[in-house]
Parts: sequence; C-alpha cells; structure tokens
Amino acid sequence: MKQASGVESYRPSDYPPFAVTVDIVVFTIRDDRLQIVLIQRSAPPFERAWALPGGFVQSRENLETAARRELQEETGVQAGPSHLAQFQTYGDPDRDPRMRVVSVAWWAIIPNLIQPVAGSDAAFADLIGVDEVISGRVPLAFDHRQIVIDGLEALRTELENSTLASTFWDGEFRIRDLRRVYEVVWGVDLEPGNFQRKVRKIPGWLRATGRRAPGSGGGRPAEFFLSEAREAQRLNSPLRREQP
Amino acid sequence: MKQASGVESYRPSDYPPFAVTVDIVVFTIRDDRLQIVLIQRSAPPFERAWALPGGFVQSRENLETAARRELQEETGVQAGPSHLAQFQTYGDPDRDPRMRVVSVAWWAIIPNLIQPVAGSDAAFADLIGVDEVISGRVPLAFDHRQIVIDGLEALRTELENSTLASTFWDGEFRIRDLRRVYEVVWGVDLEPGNFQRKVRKIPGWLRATGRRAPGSGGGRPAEFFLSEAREAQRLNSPLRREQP
DNA sequence: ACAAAAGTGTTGTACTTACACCCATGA
DNA sequence: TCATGGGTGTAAGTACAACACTTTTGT
Repeated sequence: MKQASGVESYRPSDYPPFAVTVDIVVFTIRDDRLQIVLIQRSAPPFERAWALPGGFVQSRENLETAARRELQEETGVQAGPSHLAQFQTYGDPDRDPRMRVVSVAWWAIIPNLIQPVAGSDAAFADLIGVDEVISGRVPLAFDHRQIVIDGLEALRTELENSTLASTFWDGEFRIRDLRRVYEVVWGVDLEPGNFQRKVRKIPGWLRATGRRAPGSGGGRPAEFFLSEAREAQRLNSPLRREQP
Repeated sequence: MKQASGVESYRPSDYPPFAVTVDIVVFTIRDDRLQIVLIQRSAPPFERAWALPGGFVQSRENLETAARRELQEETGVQAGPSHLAQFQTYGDPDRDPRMRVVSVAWWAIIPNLIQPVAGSDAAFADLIGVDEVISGRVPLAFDHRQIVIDGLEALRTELENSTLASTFWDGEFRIRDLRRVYEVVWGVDLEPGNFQRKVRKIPGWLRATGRRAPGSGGGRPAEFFLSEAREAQRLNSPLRREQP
C-alpha cells in the first residue's frame, strides 16, 4: 500500500522533477477592443507562433514575483500592471513536448496609457484582439488558447463583483469609458443612463473631479472621474451580466 | 538582457527543478459543523502535526488525477468526492523546509453518508472542525492553515453562485438540511421561510419526492427533495450572503 | 390542548429596466 | 437650428427581508 506521500518518506521516485513556469494573460483596451499581449516565439517548438508572456520560476523566487518579473521583461512595461491575480494552474503531462512543465497562470490589467511593447527587448511582443485568439484565427502555442479562455472568464467575473474596471484607465476617465470596459469585456450593450446611476451610487469608488471633457464632435461634455478604490473593492451589490 | 524564458533557450539554469504536490481541503458537514479531513504526520518535518491530505504529482499524471488519487489513498473514500475544484497554487520558496515545492490546492466536498476515514491505510486521518483550524487552536503543518482559509473562501463563494450546496447530501434531503449547509458554511442564520421560497424557485435544482420525513419530536414532517443538477449549475440570481 | 417544525401569505422597501426627457455643447 | 452625447425623472416590474399565519405532526 502506498503511504501518504511527503509524510513518511520522500525518496526521489516520489517527487519527479518538474519545471514550473508562469504565464500571464495581460488585458488592455485599445481601439474599443479587448486585447492581450502576445509574444512571437523565435525557437521551436511552436517557432514563430504566438504565445503568452511568461517563463520559468527561478529557484528562490515566489510565484507572484516571477509573474511580475516576466511581465516586465517581456512586455517592457515600466510601471507594474494595475492588477495581477492568479487564476489557474495547468499541468497536463504533454502540454509541453520537451519536458514536464506545470504553469501557474495569471491575468493582469494594464491601463490604457501604458505602451506595453515600447522599449522592450522582447521585440516581437504585440497586442492581439482576444476575439482573434478565442476564435482560433490567431493560433497560440501550447495550451495557451485555453488559458486565455479561462483568464477571460476570470476577468468577466471579477468585473461583476469588484471595482476593478476603473483600472483599465490611468487617471481621469468618463463614465462612458467605464461603461465601455464592461461592454467590451462582457460583449454586451449597456443602457447608458442606468449604468451611470448604478456605478455612481456605489460607495467609495468614483469621485467627480469637476472637470469636463472637451466634447469631440458635439454633445454635452462628460465629467471626469477618478477612482478612489485603491485595491479592487468588493461590491455588495454586484453588476450582473445576464447569461443567455 | 534576459530573453523570454522557454522561448529561445532552455538551459538547465533556466528551469530549476521543483517538486509539485497537490493538497486537498475536503469539506463535509458532520454534527452541524463544517469539518475537513486532516492527516496526522508521522515523520519530520512537522512530525505529529495535522496536515491536509495530498502528495506528489507523478511523472505522467495530470493534476486532477493526482488530486483524486491522493484523496482516495489518504482518506479511503471509495466513491469520489461530489465535487473537486482547483482554487490556488502555493509556491513560496520556503514553504517546505526540505526542498522547493509548488503545491496546487483543491477543495472538495464529500457527502454526509460517506465515512471518510473507514478502511483506509491512512490510519491517522480524522475530521476536524474548520473553525479549530482557522482559529489556530489546531495548528497545521507548512502553510496549510492559509490554504484552508483560502479554500473556505472559495467554497463560500461557490455556494452563492451555484447549486453545489446539495452535494453535501447524498440522496434525499430536506430544505432544512440545505439551509443548514448555508448557515454552517457562511456562519449566519437564515430565515427558514424565505430560504425555502428562494431555493425552490431556482429552476432545475430541487425536485420534490412526495415522501416526508418521520418527524423526530413533533412538528410537521418535512418533504424530501432530490437534486436534479448534475454538475454545479450556475445560478442566474445568486444567493447573496451579506458582508458586514 | 400544546409545542414545534414546515410551509405560505403579506407587506414595505430597495433595486432594476425601459424609455422619456432635459441639458450642454459643436457644427 | 439641429445633431449628439451626458445626465436625470419616472413608472412598472422584480426581488427580498421581516414577520404573521396556517398546516401537520408528536406528546
């Protein structure tokens, strides 16, 4: 009978060596579309295919540090992401043809103003629409398409229950911009008036600055807001997306 | 400059070896309390301390298989758990004093009828109240207390949004039993009448059997119900727990 | 008859939705 | 003046909490 592993004994056969990596799904909104950062591989396997930024966890590094380091190294983002959260770990025996790799997946948001691929030594990084990836029109290496699907679901759920949507913008934004986040991430149309009332009623989130946007092309200029929520604050009455 | 790991090269220094384990927080309700399965360690480190069931992932095994295998080996549960879900991965460099271990944590529910520790070769397995663990009155090995805290939070959230609560019972149960699950897991008191209306209105969950409980000690006997939800079905209008 | 638990009725409050309407600006 | 988008009013519908009340059993 096998004993409880790691309790009585730990012979080498009990713990085959694994490589551990982190992979990060970095979301941003550009051109009114939800996009993610992808890197074009320059070596086999999956040479020239797109892949998520990520890499090996080092010997004395914890998982979050590894994710932040890889994000910085591969996307050239100087400031950190406005949010970084672990969502799932992938470890099928054949997910990497070279060796046994377990990958801890994270999702992140970088605000609109940050240019993710400027000044990086990862010359082949780019923003790709998440729809292109999920539909399969842009094939990804390894099981990264599944990771994107799961990461998107985590992001969608988080938007329902927290004030995280405002971190897609750095500094001032209009209610319209916030609504655009929900519409783009959830893939729905929201009623502008009701949305405005709903989010402005949430305590501790939005603070009006008094300043107004210079209207571009007619229409009453919108007021600018700032987020008062430092971390992603949990909503006691969530914004529900309907599930058809 | 460091290149994107795992893309251009993979020299041994790029991927230090890790041991990968699974740890499982197995919830059940016994004596109107939420309890988890713990194992008493018989070897250092943390000899004689309580720990979560779990162990090393084998070379050609995927993560979920490893979790199910360890659960069966260490708790002696013949039938599988009624639910098993991954929730977080722990990988601090010093979480295991012997070596670098990354642990993928899962939570599970076993129904009331299953005797978890009978007939197992893990002679030191037992059920412990989750309150004892979180309060620290029963200290756990490694970072297992934190894993229990996070696993409990995952369970609480899942009960809000899915029909999973009924899997704490195997076969027939009363509305009262279902309410007890919520009260015990959330640590709140729920109003019986409103709870009954709410859950019976949820489509595709509860089916009345027409049979009634033999009243134990007076009172109108309760009707028995069966769950029609095979998997954990998402609720379109969740049961909210209030957050104080 | 009385206590106890199951289940239903009722009522006030809060939130949501749909849509009308006014406001403030550019052209 | 008109078009456009920002923001508010309003009324119907829905959901929920609190609690009274009826039903059905054991003692």
